[in-house]
Amino acid sequence: MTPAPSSIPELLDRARALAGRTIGELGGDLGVAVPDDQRRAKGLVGQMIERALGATAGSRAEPDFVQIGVELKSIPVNRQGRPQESTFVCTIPLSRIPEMDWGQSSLSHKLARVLWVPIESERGLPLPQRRIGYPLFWTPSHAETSLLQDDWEELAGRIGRGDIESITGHIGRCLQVRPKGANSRDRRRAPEADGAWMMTMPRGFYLRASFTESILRRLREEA
DNA sequence: GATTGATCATAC
DNA sequence: GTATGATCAATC
Repeated sequence: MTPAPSSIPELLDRARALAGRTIGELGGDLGVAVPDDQRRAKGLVGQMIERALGATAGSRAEPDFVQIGVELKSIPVNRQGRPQESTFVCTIPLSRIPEMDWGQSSLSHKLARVLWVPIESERGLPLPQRRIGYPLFWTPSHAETSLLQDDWEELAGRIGRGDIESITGHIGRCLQVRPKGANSRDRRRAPEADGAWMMTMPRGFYLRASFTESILRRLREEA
């Protein structure tokens, strides 16, 4: 068991030490069997990186590194370092959205400090052979924050007004609201326009790949 | 080829 | 059952 890092520099040192290693090698260190593909192991890499860096295991509504307030995100990138997928941030508390504002949102809290760990993830490259990339520590710039806040207010506003069924993945410049459940039959309670409640699919906030690409580009340019 | 909606595994 | 960790795969 790796102990929790006590400072951000310590976390960065650990993450840098992983850069260049393969998922197969990391699996060997952790005693984890790594399958060739991720169809039945979608969160495996993220959970392995968590363990290797000393994140608090398990599911809680807390940052991965509680003491230092840092969220860990592994992110699949192609050979050029470009993100290949959107990034899940958090589930949306549909029933509590009406009384929330941006400053209270779990989205703004989670994204205040993020450690991005790129994973080389070309389609077809077997999981054990994929390499861990150089980590990037992010705090949103003013421009990035206002982009996020604008999208959040638009999307949370619709949910709060009972307009959730008007939301598709097309809405939002940097954010998206998309289904986040076990399957399409999954249901949660959400506000309805007239003050009543409806049952609908659970949803989550995701960062668009184009947005995370701009974040990673900025961080690499500044490095 | 990029994007959206659907889905998979595990912890508690 | 709901949270965490995400990627898959049908569609645009």
